[in-house]
Amino acid sequence: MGRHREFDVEKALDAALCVFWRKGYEGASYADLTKATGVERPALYSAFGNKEALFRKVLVRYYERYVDYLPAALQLPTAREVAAHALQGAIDLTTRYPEHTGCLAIQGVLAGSDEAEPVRQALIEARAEGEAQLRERFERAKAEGDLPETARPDALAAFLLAVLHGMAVQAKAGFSRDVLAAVAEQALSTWPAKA
Amino acid sequence: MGRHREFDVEKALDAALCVFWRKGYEGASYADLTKATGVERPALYSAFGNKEALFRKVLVRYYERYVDYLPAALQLPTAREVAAHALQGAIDLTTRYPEHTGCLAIQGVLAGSDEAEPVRQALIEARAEGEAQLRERFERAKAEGDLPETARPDALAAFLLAVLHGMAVQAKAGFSRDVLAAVAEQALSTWPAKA
DNA sequence: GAGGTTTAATAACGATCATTATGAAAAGGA
DNA sequence: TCCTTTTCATAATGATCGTTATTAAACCTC
Repeated sequence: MGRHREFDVEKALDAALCVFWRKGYEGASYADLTKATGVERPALYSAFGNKEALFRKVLVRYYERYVDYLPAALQLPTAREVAAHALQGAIDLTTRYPEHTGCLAIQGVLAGSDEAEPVRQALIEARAEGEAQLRERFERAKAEGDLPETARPDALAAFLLAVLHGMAVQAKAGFSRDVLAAVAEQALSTWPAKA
Repeated sequence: MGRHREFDVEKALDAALCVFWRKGYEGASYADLTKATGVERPALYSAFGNKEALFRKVLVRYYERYVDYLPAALQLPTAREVAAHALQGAIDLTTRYPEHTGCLAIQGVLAGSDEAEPVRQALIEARAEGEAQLRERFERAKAEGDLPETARPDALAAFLLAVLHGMAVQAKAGFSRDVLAAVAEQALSTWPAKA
């Protein structure tokens, strides 16, 4: 019983995701959010909770729908292909939409006042999880003989993530897809070869 | 004639630099700035102009006093040494001060509301200038036979900058100096060798 | 159709934002 | 000592921030 919700929750989340992607967690105001979603403030609160809760919902959605290239990459047969696919996926993601370049998850790690601290921690944890998955995948590759005995899975994971993050920063700074592709190619050229 | 200024302009700039480094451009409020500098708001305005002008002064100071490893790196004899010194300098800079990790210049490139746009543009330009210097240095290295004919100076500069930016993000996320050193080592591992 | 329940929209809340008007205090030149 | 000039501190500006009362409208069940 009761009145039906008049707006589409999924579409509102999509619109909020775009706002956060473009302006970051703190840079996005409720004025922006209501304008983008077409939903008044109290409705957003009753549907999603406060700003932090809304951002966390958006973040889950972001990983599910936009960073899906990472779990896909992890299932490729060789470590090199994993890295190559992750790099290509990051290039596509960070340059596909001209109105919100870069990576939503990274815009919030940096900067921010004190009240953004819990959000920053959440982003750091999400990032750490991705790094752990890469490290485990590279350890498996080493065990399978796909990487040489001298390879350091932890260093490779950290390095790959550093390049991914760096490309996200560069995409936000307006770098073209071609330049990012050259960066990815250079990063892969350092990849340890099979024994 | 007239009353003398009671606070030290240089020390106030140093304190403001720390605040911006820790919180970013938008995350830093005048409450933070007056607390850190010990200078009341109107004195900050009369001495430095508004927030944007203050940040620009701080940014110049940052490059002069903290990113001095980059011009130093450019004068080393080989391209590989340039890259190695830049990477090591970035590691030191982004992890030296526990209270403000990462890179001041990068905290502001990402995220931010509309009114931070001019500051973001200034940071992007500063970053582009650093990239141009690296590219020219690598072109020289190629001409001097220090880099092979197949090397692409623009790609190398973009790649090096991507790693530097990625490490800055990781430092802000709490990465240790050791992990960053492993990232730098991996980045250098197959630097194009002299023909 | 009436009662109870959920959502919608308007408008306000206190807090904080960057910025500045105001007037007192301090200094040098006459 | 008076006058001019510059800096100082207090406090207020209008705007915007995230968050809610409050009231009106829409719906299901009985």
